[in-house]
Amino acid sequence: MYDALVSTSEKLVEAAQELLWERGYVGTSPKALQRRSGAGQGSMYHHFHGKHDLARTAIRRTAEELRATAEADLGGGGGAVERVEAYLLRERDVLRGCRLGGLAQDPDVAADPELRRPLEETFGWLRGRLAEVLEEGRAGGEFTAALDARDTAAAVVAVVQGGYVLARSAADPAPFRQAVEGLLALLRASATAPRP
Amino acid sequence: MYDALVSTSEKLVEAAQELLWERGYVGTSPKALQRRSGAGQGSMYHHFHGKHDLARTAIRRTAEELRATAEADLGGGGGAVERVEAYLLRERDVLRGCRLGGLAQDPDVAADPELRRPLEETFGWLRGRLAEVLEEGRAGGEFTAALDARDTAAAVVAVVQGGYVLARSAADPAPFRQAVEGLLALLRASATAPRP
DNA sequence: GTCTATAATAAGATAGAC
DNA sequence: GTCTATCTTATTATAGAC
Repeated sequence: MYDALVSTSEKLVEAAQELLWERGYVGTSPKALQRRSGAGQGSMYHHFHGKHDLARTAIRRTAEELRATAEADLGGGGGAVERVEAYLLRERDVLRGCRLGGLAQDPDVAADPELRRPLEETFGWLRGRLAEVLEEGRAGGEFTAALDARDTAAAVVAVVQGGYVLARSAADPAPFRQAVEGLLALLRASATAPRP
Repeated sequence: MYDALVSTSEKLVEAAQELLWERGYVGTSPKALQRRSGAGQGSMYHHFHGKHDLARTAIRRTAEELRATAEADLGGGGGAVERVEAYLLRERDVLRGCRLGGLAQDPDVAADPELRRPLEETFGWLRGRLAEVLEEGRAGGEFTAALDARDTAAAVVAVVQGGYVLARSAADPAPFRQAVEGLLALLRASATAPRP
């Protein structure tokens, strides 16, 4: 609603976010961006320098949103295991893949520091944030003292990103759920085993 | 060497394997395939129906190769932990990503059953093969009896695929290694903890 | 700010000579 | 089997009127 109140520039950015998610950077054309946003040829080049500039803006926006979503899970109450579970078990549109992680495979994104940096920063932050939570849990006796928070955090994020790859390969969300369950079981075992 | 003995058809398939790895399906043009292979315009369309047909052949070839490589690790000697370690710690060109898994993000591959099926079959086989190894280990007392071999197998493959995503996002192989180490630590803890 | 030309280059393939 | 020509449609913009 209030569509008329959404600026052309804003509609272009939102269209770019969608198309980058669906088709990546190399798979998204200026024409497709114009069609999806409803903006004309001239409008797009008035508001942005071109496809690259618009994509840059859209990727940064998506990165901010993803970070906020993750913080909602990780900053909640409960113990470390519960917060990591909240992150891992959050409802996801598994077959569409990660809005940000999917772009890591795009050759033009990987090769361009301006496009790649939001990915680097966001996943770097996410691994750090998960490591904080896990370290809190370790210090509080939730995990065995030997647990390496940073390595474990990387494994948690990797399972999610890899889960998307397996699910999209199979055209079925099941492998994503399996991978998450597999990791959670290991994590829970590592939490309870050393406490008799 | 003996380059003259490699047929044009073969050179086209190998060029397609490389370009699909580097640029995906949507990012690979017929012209690029011709340039990379050294084949002329007419030759490509003589040997294949077009880009789609050539890509289909190349993806199937890559899938076979990936399967053979994985079996070399998983079919070796040693216990379950050692064979899973062999798979996880195998030397990889981390920043280039997985030759097959990267294609899961390509919109045209995901949408086309002919192009997607080799991914589905290969990752399905890989998860099954890892589950066999893990189940062997569980039955042999290497792991806690509660370990779910299929879920754990999915987690193992997901960590590798997600590790590629994190490494490419960071333009640095370190997150891949961390994720693998994080998972291995959990797996080892699950193997030794219940054995006093 | 938006619109309609205009344009050089590439995509993806077909036709037919050699 | 390979080569050159040809074709249609997209890509990625720029120019300038409104």
